[in-house]
Amino acid sequence: MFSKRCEYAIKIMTFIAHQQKKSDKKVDVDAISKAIDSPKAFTAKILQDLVKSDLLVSSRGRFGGFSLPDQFNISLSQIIEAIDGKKLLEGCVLGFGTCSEKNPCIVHHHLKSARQHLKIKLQETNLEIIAKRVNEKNAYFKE
Amino acid sequence: MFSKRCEYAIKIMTFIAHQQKKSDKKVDVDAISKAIDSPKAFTAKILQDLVKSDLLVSSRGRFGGFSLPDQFNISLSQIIEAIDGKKLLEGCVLGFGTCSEKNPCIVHHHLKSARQHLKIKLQETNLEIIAKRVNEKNAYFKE
DNA sequence: CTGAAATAAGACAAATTTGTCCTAATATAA
DNA sequence: TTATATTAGGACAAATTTGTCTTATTTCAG
Repeated sequence: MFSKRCEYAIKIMTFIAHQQKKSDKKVDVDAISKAIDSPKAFTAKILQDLVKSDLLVSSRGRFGGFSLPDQFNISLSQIIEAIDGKKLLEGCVLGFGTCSEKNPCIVHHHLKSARQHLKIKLQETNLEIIAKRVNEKNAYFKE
Repeated sequence: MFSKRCEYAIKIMTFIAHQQKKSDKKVDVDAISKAIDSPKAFTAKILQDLVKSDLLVSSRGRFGGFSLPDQFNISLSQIIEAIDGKKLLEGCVLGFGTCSEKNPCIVHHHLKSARQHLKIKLQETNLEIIAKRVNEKNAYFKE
């Protein structure tokens, strides 16, 4: 459903949100990749993309790291779009560039409601909610 | 959402169902790949997989080709599972092998209903329904 | 029986995604 | 100012997915 990069991105963002609930300190790549069990250099690349998409703020140098932008609650759909683009939520499931409501592909209408439902859930679910759940339920970032 | 192979597989199956509504003749790789605008040799590979999964019957030799198994209505979820496996519909969205109802990942519950909805739609939508739509609406297999 | 037309299958090639490594740039403490 | 710890970025490498090519096997018409 999601690319590996996107899976990591969701874990990254959730972990940072979780950490920032506990303290205002920035979080660095090393801490993130250890916490979510992801390859460090690859994680750094994904972090760069998240910064470019303004879903994270980075600061370089000593005691640098990554943090959430101020007053900015981020949804899963924003993360997915930043990493995998609009394809999952907007693109044709059969890959047709020309598929639309008026010119639907053979399965368009059959999956429309399910995709809409998914889209709404991904928009509704934001880091605030997830981080709260993490605190309450002690959910995990790695296996 | 789906792999390229899976996109092709859905088009392949739908096209064969559509053709068989018109005549009982088998359909060959060449006709299929032209109709759905897919690379012929790659299409042949996917057809082999569909045969192995018993979603198609093949016959070799002259006047050979592919046809749907008798009295067997096939759903999108069967096609997807045959090609991409159970990952999309059953696997954890974050890729955790240990994610389950009792031991959910950080987003498990938030996406549960949407994934369930999608699963049901993919189970409900079968070749009979799609082929009917193709006849009525003159939907397309390629751009 | 033979030739032609079809699927089956394995090896290969190209493209994309995933992941690594090295160096540059930057910021801070001492 | 300098050493150190951090992100940024580019080039590279490995793995996976996508796609191709060639040969074997099968079937049927003639």
